[in-house]
Amino acid sequence: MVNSPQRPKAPEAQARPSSGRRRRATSYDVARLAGVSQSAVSRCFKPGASVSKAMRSKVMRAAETLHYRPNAIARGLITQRSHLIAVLVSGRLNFDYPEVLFRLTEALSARGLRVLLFTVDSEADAEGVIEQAWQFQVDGVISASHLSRRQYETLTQRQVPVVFFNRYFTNMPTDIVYCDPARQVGELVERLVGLGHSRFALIRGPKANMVSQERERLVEAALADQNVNGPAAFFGDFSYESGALAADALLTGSEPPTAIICANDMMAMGCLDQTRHRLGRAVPGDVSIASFDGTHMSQFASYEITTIRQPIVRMCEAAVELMSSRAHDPGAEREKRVFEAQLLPGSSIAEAPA
Amino acid sequence: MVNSPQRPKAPEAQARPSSGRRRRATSYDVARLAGVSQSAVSRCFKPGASVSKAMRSKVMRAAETLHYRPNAIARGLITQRSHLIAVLVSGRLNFDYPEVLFRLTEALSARGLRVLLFTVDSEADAEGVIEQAWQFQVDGVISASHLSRRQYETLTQRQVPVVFFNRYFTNMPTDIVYCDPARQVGELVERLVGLGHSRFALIRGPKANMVSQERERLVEAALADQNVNGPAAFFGDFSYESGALAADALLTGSEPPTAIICANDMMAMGCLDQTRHRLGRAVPGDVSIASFDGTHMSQFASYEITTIRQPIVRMCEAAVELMSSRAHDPGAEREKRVFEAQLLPGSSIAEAPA
DNA sequence: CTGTTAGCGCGTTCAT
DNA sequence: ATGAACGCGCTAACAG
Repeated sequence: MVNSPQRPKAPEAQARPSSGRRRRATSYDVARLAGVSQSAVSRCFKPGASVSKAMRSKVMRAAETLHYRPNAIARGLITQRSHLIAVLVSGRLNFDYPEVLFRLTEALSARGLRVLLFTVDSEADAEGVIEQAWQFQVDGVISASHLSRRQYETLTQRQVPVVFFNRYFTNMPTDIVYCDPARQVGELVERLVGLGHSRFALIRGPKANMVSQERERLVEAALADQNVNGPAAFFGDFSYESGALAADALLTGSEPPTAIICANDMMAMGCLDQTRHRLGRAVPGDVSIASFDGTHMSQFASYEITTIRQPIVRMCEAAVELMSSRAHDPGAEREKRVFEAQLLPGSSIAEAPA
Repeated sequence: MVNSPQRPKAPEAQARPSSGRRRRATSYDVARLAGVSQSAVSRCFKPGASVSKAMRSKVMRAAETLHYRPNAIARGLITQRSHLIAVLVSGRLNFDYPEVLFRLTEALSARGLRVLLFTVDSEADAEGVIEQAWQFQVDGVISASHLSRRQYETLTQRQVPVVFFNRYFTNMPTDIVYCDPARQVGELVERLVGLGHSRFALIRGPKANMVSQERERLVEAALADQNVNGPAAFFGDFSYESGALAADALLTGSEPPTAIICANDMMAMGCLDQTRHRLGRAVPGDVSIASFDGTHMSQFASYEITTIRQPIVRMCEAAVELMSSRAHDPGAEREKRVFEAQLLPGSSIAEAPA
């Protein structure tokens, strides 16, 4: 009598079968209608199962009429695989660089994985987010936002694979997809020095941001290579507005820089606009501006910024691929997938003014 | 003997308890460690339950040492509420207007709901997406992308609440959050006519896009009100590039328009850049440009576009609020929350040239 | 190839 | 206030 237990909670469910309030069909309902066992139904919805043609068509017909779909939640409960991937992005990243989230979502979808989206803008946010992700049994975490070392360790201890996107910890092996712009920074600086620039400035991102730190380091090293003085520096927060503020601060002093390198495109756009439209100096005539990312907007005709592009599409695919392999083999060695950047020449740099 | 069934599948789970491969703690594990029943543990994690202080502290201590968190998947299975909301956005929307997704996510988070993100760029995409959402037992769908009437009906028949964001069907009541720019379009057109413009053009969005259709209709009506000839029209796809193409097409003919209204900011930016930098005409001196949305970028100093802003933050909060109330009262009357737009004056319009 | 059986981890009666 | 028992919808052994 397994199939007919009393239903004390929702007696109306059977009392008015054609009412609007009917519950969704389960595999039992399909089995009953098709006159087969419940497990037969289950098998029909499992890709590689062995089912006779007759059985399959009977079941599928019944499923069709009942609008039945397997319950992914229940399936996840028993298979221990939710097919949910937590994707962590900062508000800023998504704002300035929406392509990242978009491509990640596409790549995950293509592999049958669903995106549980979280925005994290502080370490405290991250704390709550990883608890949430854990409660929802995510199969993995892709983090393009801040995550503390302790938070990372919490996840790995709980056997949750984590793939970092353009973030990493020093002295701690992690699965990571990463764009290394070292060579292109060299090229860029060399080109600028070749154009006669000798007074450089750097508009940085947030102090604690790894991407920014790395980019600073590379720019400084490249300048040293060329025997040029280190750059004047300004700390921004990756926003357009902070780029504009930086332009004010850098260009109104004595001996202003003739070349400004920004840690991302958005600040470069702010810097360029402020320089050109508020301070009334020519870009690139008076000041050359370059940056990192290679976003769509940075190439608009009003900007045409010389920038160092990351191969975002391939990076996102790599992140998802890495995630998939970790899901199948959690014990494997940590892997680092490094991509080469590309120097995208624009019209925002030119010869240094006399 | 409920607590000690044989475990044929994972004998190593108990064989080496301190191995790296331990499974996550369940409420049973916590109960055993605390010396109480499983249901007691369950109650301790339910907000309004009646538990003694002693019990609560015992359980919490045990939960702490085992790093126990309730399994949201299992909970969802039994409570029939997943706390998952499917959010549907088009690639374009997220690209041009990332704030929408960001604010929706924030608002949902604040109410304890999680975002299951889907990108849908065609009706075929939507088909798969609603199946996926349904399989994952989402508590509701917020759609800022295309959804056919049939697809909407599929969802409502399945008792899944749907809230539309700036989309609607004619002659079909739906829950919807919507920005009505009618008054501001009137203002804008009046202002342009007052500045002497008489030859208007309209850069539309995709033919099937409702937002675009509505905006076209309003612009045409407002022009008729002012006894001005209907606009020359060009179909774009909301992208920067299509705005640039439209500028080429519209401005190189005889009797070119002196005022161009674009169905969104991104096309206006493309149109403005093309006009100014490729066609060599002054904006706003030769051509005035205005648009819809009020995105962050449209206000950058290179653009400063006169645009009709939507109150996105409040709209997103309203969408989530609507979603919540539908989740509690699925049978309620459909509700339409209409928000007033705001005309944001920029420097992209001026007197018509003589 | 098919049906039977036993849980996945939890919330929720119903007794006590 | 607490515990025993049940079942949410499904997959996976196992037996036939």
